[in-house]
Amino acid sequence: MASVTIREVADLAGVSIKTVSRILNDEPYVTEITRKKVNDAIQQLGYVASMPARRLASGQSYTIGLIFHNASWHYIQDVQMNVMETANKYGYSVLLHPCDITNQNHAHEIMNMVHQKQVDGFIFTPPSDNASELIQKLKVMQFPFVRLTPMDRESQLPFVTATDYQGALDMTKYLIELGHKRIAYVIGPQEQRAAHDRFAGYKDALLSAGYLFDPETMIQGDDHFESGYAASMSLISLDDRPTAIFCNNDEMAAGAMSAVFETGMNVPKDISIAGFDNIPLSKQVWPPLTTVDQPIAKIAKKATKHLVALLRGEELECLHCEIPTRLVIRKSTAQNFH
Amino acid sequence: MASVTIREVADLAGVSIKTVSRILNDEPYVTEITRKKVNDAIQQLGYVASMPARRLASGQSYTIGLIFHNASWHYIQDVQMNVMETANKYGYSVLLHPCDITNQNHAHEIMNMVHQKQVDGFIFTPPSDNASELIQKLKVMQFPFVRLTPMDRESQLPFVTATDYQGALDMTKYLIELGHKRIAYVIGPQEQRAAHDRFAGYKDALLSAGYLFDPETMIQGDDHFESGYAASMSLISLDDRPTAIFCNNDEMAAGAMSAVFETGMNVPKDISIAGFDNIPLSKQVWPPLTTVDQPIAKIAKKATKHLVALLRGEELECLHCEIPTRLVIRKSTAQNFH
DNA sequence: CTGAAAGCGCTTACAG
DNA sequence: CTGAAAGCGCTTACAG
Repeated sequence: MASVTIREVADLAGVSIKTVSRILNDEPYVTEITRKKVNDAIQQLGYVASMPARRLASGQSYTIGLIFHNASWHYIQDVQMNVMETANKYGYSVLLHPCDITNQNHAHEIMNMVHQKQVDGFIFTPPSDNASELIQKLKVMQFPFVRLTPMDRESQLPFVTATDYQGALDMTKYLIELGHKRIAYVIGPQEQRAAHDRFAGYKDALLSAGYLFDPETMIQGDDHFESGYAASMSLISLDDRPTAIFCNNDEMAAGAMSAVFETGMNVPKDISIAGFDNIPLSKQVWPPLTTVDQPIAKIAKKATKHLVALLRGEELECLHCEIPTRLVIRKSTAQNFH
Repeated sequence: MASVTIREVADLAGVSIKTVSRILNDEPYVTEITRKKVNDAIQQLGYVASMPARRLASGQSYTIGLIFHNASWHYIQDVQMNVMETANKYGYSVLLHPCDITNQNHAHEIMNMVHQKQVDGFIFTPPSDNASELIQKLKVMQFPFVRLTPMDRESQLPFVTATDYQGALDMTKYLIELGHKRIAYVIGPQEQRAAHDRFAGYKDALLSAGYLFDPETMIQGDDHFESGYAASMSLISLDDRPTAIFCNNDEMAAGAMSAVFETGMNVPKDISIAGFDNIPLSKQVWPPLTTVDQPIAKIAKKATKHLVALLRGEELECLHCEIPTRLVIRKSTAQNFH
C-alpha cells in the first residue's frame, strides 16, 4: 500500500522531481525525449499523484463547493449531477454542503469551508442570498462564487437563472386560449425569486387579456405535494370554482390533481391543472402534466463553467445568464366548456 | 486572505506548534492552563486548521467515497443524503463518484481515487459487485469498504441490505388475502440482488398458497416508469387478464397504473397495483400506491457507521445487516370480486 | 505534561 | 530546456 511517489518516478527516469512535476502539469519546455522517459517511468510504476500533497503545495483545492438548500429533491439532484459532471470535466471535484438558511451556523459553516481550504469557489442554489451578509463577505474577500436564481440582482455578481416570468406568461396565455376565464394560482415560497417571477408572469398574462386578478383564487403554497393538495381542495370548494389551476411547481400540481380525483371529479375534464419545472414526476402521474420546462441541467452546467472561468481568471460570456423555458403541453389541460 | 497558521497560534499562546496540534486533535496530557491559553489564541486569531495540510501530514483523507450507479434517482439521493449526514457527524467528508459498470474505466477510476489518496474507504451501491475483480482487488489490499445489497454474499465482506424476500412475501400474501388468484409480476433488472430476492418472495408466497406460477404473467422490467407502463399494457391484453400486478419498484408501479387508466379502466376497481420501495412518488400518484417500505435511510446510515468503524479499527455490530421492510397499504389495491 | 526535529509529497520561485 | 532549494501547514515519532 505504500504508494509510489514522484521521487521514485524521477529516479527511474533519471530526471529531477521538478521535471516529473512539469509533465504531470502539462507545462511546456520539455523535450519529447525526457517526456517519454518520464511517461514510461510513470506507466511502469503505476504512479498517480497524491492529491493532498498537490493541494497543499499549490494552495488550491481543485474543489467546488455546492451549497444547496432543502428545496425540491429533484431540483437539487439535477443541479448536483450536472455540476459534478461539468466540474469533473474541468478537473474539479465537488464538495456538497446541505444547509438550512434558518440555521444560525449557516454562514459560519460556509466560512469554515473557505478557511479550511476545502474549496476554491462556491455555487449557491436558491434561496442562498437571503443570507446576504455571507454573500457580501465573500464578495469583499473576492472569493469566487456563482448563484442560481438569486433573489437580488446586484449587478456585479454573476448568476444563472431561467426565464421564469416568460414561462409563466406562456402557460397562462395558453390556458386563456383554451377558454379558461377563472384561472387559480398556487404561488411558491416567498423567499424564492422564481416564485415571484412566475407569479408576475401569470398576473401580467391575465391583465393583458383584460381579466381581473381575483385574490381569492391565489393561494400560498410551499412547493410540496401536500400544499398543492390542500390549495386545490380549498379552490374546489369555492362558490365560483376556477376551471384551471396553475401551480408554481409540478409537485404541487400533482397534489392538486389528487385533490380533484379525491372529490370524484376529473382532470382535465372538470378542472385543468398546470405545473412548472417538467420534473420526471410530471410524466409519471396520470394524466401527464402540462408544464413549463425549467432547464435545470443547462443552468447548472453554465453556472459551473462560469465558476471555473472565474477560478481561471477568464472572462465570463455573460455576467447574468437567462436560459429559456419551454411550454410542454400534455394531458392535464383541456378546452374549457363551462 | 493569507490565512492564519498553527505557527501564529503557537507564538501568540507562547507554546510549540505540537501543543496547538494536541489541542486541535483532542489529545490528552495537556494542562487546563495551556489548553485555555491556546484556545484563547485560536479564538482571537480566528484560526481554522487547513485540511490539505492535515491530510498530507496524517496520511488520511477523512473522506468516504460513495460510488453510485445510475439506478433510481430517488434511491441514490436518499442514500447520498444519509451517508453525508452520518459521515459528517463522524468528521468525514463524502466524495461522490457516479459510475457505470459497463464502462471499461470503472475500476480504473475507482483505483485512482485510492492512489490519489482522495478517500479512506468506500460505500458501494448496487449493482456494484458485478465488477468483482475490483472488489477482490480492494479486499486483497485490505482497503475498507461496505456494500449495499450486493449480489454475492461472500462471508468475509460486510454489507447492509433490506429484507427484500420477506417484503415481497408479505405483499403477495396480502394480495392473496384480498382474493386475487392471478397476480402478475414485473421483475427488476437481473443484475440487482433485490430483484431476485423480491421475485423469490413473490413466488414462494404463491406456491405456499397452492397457486401455480404462470410464466405468462411474469414480465421483465428495468425499474423505469416506461417499462412498467409497457409491461402493464401487455398484461392487460392477455386473454386471462390478471387482477393484480405487483411490480419490483414504485416507479414501474406508477407506469402500470397509467397504462390501466389509459385503457379506460380503473385502479384498484379493475386491477390492483402494488409497488416496492415507498418512495415519495408512491404518495404523489393517484390513487396512492400500496407498497413495501424499503428503509433506505437506515441502510445508508448503518453502512456509513460500519465503514467508520472499519476505518477506526473497531468491531462491527454485524458483518451482514438486514434491515426490516414494512408493508404499506394505501389505495391502489382492493378486494378482488372477479 | 511539553517540545524540537523530521517528514508527508508535491509546487513555487529562482537559477542556470 | 532542466534542476536544487525552500516551503505549503500540518502530524508522527521520539525525547525529555
